[in-house]
Amino acid sequence: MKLTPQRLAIIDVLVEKTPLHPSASFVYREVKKHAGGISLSTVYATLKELSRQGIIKMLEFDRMENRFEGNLTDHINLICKGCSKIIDFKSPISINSKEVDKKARFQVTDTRLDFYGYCQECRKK
Amino acid sequence: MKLTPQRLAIIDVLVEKTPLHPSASFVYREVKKHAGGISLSTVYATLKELSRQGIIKMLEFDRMENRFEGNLTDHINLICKGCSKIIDFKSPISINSKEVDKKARFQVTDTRLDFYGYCQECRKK
DNA sequence: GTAACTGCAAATGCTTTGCACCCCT
DNA sequence: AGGGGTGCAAAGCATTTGCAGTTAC
Repeated sequence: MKLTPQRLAIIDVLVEKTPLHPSASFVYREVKKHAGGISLSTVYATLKELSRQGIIKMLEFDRMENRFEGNLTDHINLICKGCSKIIDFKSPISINSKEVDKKARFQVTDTRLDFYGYCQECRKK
Repeated sequence: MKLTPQRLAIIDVLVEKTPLHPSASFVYREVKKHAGGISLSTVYATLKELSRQGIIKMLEFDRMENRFEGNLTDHINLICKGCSKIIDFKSPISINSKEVDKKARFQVTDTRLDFYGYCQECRKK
């Protein structure tokens, strides 16, 4: 993987903004603001490549832009329906892939635990 | 909710094909095949209305068409990356919303447990 | 030097929307 | 006659792709 200025700038944003679970367009805006010279397709290409390499994880949504996270440990995503904030919640859930395989004959490669609802700020409204 | 011929045809398909977790376009094709006279927008409108009423649940995806399910009990969706089949798996996971609220100050309204992987047929390949 | 990367514009694909028409009561 | 329903075509929107030019190694 070539370390071009664009990629370094993207990685910078990811490192700094990880808790926000940034979207592609957020990364794009941030890079433009601080480093300039980048296109949205480059951001997409880079984020895709980083996901492919397992360095970040892509959280795909339908009604919401995809988001990227650096926390690769098992956890639940708490997704606020008010402000789209995503909070990582340490999962009390232990995933037993073997049991799924045995009972449903299904080989699990990847899990996604999403809880939708309202964060503290948004529930006040 | 008016029970027009189109809606009845859509509901027929849903009832009959529930285990397949049909998509909007699948419903559309099926209705056209058996009953004729319907448009895709009507299918979308009806599925949306049924979801709104809590009769079915809309499973939204990013890289895959949205799918609709009639099983409204807690379960895990086993989603095959090979053939996009969705299997309901009775969840050994009990969701403790109170704990999430207490620890993360987040009010859970809706949960989604998706395990990605390969079904028996697809893993052979 | 060259394979990989960038960036523009156009395409993609599912879903939604605008809007005229229609039907049922 | 009026309010929901239907259906066509057009718009929306995040993401991808084609491709020509550029660059890091």
